[in-house]
Amino acid sequence: MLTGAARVANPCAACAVREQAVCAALSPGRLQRLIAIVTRVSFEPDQILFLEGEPDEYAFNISEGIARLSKMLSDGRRLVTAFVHPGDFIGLTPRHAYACTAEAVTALRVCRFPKAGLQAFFRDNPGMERRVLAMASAELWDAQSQLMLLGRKTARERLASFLRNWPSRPLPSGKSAWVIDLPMTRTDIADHLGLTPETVCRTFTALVKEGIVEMPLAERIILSRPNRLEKIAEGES
Amino acid sequence: MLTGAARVANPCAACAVREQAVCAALSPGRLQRLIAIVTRVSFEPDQILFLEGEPDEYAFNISEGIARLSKMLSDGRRLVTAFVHPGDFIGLTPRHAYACTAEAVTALRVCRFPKAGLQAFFRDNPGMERRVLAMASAELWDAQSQLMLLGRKTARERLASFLRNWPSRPLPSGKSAWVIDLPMTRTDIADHLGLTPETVCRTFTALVKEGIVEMPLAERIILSRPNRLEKIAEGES
DNA sequence: CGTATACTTGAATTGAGTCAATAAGTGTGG
DNA sequence: CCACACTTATTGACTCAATTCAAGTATACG
Repeated sequence: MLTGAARVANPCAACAVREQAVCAALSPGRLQRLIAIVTRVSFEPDQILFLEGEPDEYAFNISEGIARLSKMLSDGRRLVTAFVHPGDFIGLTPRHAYACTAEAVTALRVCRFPKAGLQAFFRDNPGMERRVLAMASAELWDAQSQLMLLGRKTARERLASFLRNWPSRPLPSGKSAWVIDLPMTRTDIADHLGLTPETVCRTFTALVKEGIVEMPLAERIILSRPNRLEKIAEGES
Repeated sequence: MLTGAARVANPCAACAVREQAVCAALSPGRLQRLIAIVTRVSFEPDQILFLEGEPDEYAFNISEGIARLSKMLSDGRRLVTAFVHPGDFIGLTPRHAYACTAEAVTALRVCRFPKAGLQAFFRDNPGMERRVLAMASAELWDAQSQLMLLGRKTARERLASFLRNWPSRPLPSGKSAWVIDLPMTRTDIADHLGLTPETVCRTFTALVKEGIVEMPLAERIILSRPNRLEKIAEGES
């Protein structure tokens, strides 16, 4: 089931997202109190963190890897509501159940918080609750952009928006070109953009033919003309 | 510009949403401190509360009436991200600007909070911040349902979902039938569901022909067969 | 290597959009 | 009260972007 679950003296010392995560606001003393309720857990690709509708026993902070959040209709239609990155905090809900399913896309390392303990911890650490509110606001902002994407953008604009928003690093040789790695399948991308995998493929091919992106491998995209891509993403061409 | 803006001794005494709103958590004494920074404002239909991209000077709590939140692309394509009801709290953002435009659909009465004062107030009243976080979580839940709607549902399923979610009251004479009033235009509904007004019309007509709803007036819908509507909304027929 | 899975491309189909016309309200001023 | 202008809602005919269905191709893995 779980690949690993462990408690160590100070698991946060080596944490790569210590500065961005919900726990960033905490003093060393309070961090120790948080560590007392947290469990570090690992997941392999496609393993499930939690299921839509299931009682919301835990919240999670992503340390390493990418996960996907998704919802399904009874006939199997799926929507990937978001891809989740290191530093993101998931599993918070206003009901007693999870709003969506969370699965590992890549190998994953997370901090797992029991909801009950977390509520109590919030009461004593308003700074952390403030940070969670800030992250929820940011999620809402992103969700609204995604609503515009799904409701009004064309396939071409959706893929351009997706590529623009995905984390990228500068291409070593190039001037203003960027590289991105896409660890998920075309079906995952399609389900995130409200399209079919076929349409995602065709749209990639079209962008490559126009010289806007390059695709040395299916899972690696080079943004050759980022400004052009940005215009497309915003529906300005 | 503004239809009215006033400060009175205890504007909250007669507030219809006192129990549901963000201020519900406050003791009488703390409520007085909040009243010191709040201004009650009225808007006429189609008046603007704030514009997408504008500096986020104020947050608002809706006391009476319905508002719409929307985003636009440069070529005029619009998406209504949400309709806002009494008790809802809007204008909270993680940036320095509003994520979307807010406009009155019906005549509106709101409480207006300067952001700066609100931040300070939160610091002294963690209970209220907790309540805002709970409301943000609820908004996120709704946004995720709307993502599924826009990404994967058919026109028929979208309209059924919309009618199911809109506040309704029981039909006096009927057994299990419900009445809803739709104060917004077909274009507003279409922009909320990622459709055109023509498709919204045609889909209404189809639901009427099938006896699932009745439409004595364009702005009044009777849900004659709510169970059937629910099934359609969830893609189960 | 053979099998499975993911990706890509082509051809035919279709649900919703576009364009166009008509109907039904709503408000105004003579 | 009626004629007119204006906005919103509805319906019809045609179009098209994206889906569906159907091969093929590439890649990974035991």
